Amino acid sequence: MKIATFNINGIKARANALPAWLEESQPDVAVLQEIKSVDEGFPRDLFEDMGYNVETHGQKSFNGVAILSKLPLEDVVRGLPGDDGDEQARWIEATVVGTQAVRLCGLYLPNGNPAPGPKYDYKLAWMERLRTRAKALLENEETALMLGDYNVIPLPEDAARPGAWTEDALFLPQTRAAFRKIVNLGFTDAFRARHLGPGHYSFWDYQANSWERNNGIRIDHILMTPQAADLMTGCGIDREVRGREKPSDHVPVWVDLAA
DNA sequence: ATGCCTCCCCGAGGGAGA
Repeated sequence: MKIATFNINGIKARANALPAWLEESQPDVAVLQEIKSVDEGFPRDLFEDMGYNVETHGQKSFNGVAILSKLPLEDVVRGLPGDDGDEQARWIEATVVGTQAVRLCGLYLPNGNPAPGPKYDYKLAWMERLRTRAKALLENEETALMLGDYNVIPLPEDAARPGAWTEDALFLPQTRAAFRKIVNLGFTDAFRARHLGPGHYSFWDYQANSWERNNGIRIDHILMTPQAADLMTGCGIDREVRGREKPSDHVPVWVDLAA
């Protein structure tokens, strides 16, 4: 089962690029972030015609997440628990059943800039809620993935120019510590289990010719519970997508599971 | 780089992103 995460930066703006990538990459599941659309505005027919089931958790103008799946999506939950007053659409989870059940948690973690400030406080609080959900997945021994745009650069090697990010909410020590605190509960970073060393990125800014200069960062991650990690047969980043017509600023990251 | 593009809102130009 091939499962991908892709921050598409607006479903309307990606009406060509997203179907083209799905057609060639053929993921069984694609978890999307920043659909920037309400549920009613999401072009679900486009993906249903390609054989995908569609579940969205949208919001006007900002944020918004979705899951496309060739297998039925069961037990869909929208919103990350822990703050009933949180109006931002950043979390959706569902179960897909192949040869076995896999719980998929699609997430769009807050950016947090500028830091310090209320946006950074929200990011850290959101990460603490994520840690609570992550603990439950481990305690239940679920075959589960938490995947999406984490807005976290885990290590200096995950940025082409780490020195440019030292004051940024994506790379502050407190951000990286909060991310480690989740990973160290017992998750495996799928990409790092397969590929070591610098030079692997999932985001290149639209500005200052970042793509042409390969000035990227790796902020889109797939975290696996031990039961999911046992099933991994491959993981990759579709970096060439960034060089195409009207691209998102992120590219897809995917994992293959024997499930 | 207190922001070089691009997205969204709409029907101008500002907020947000990372």
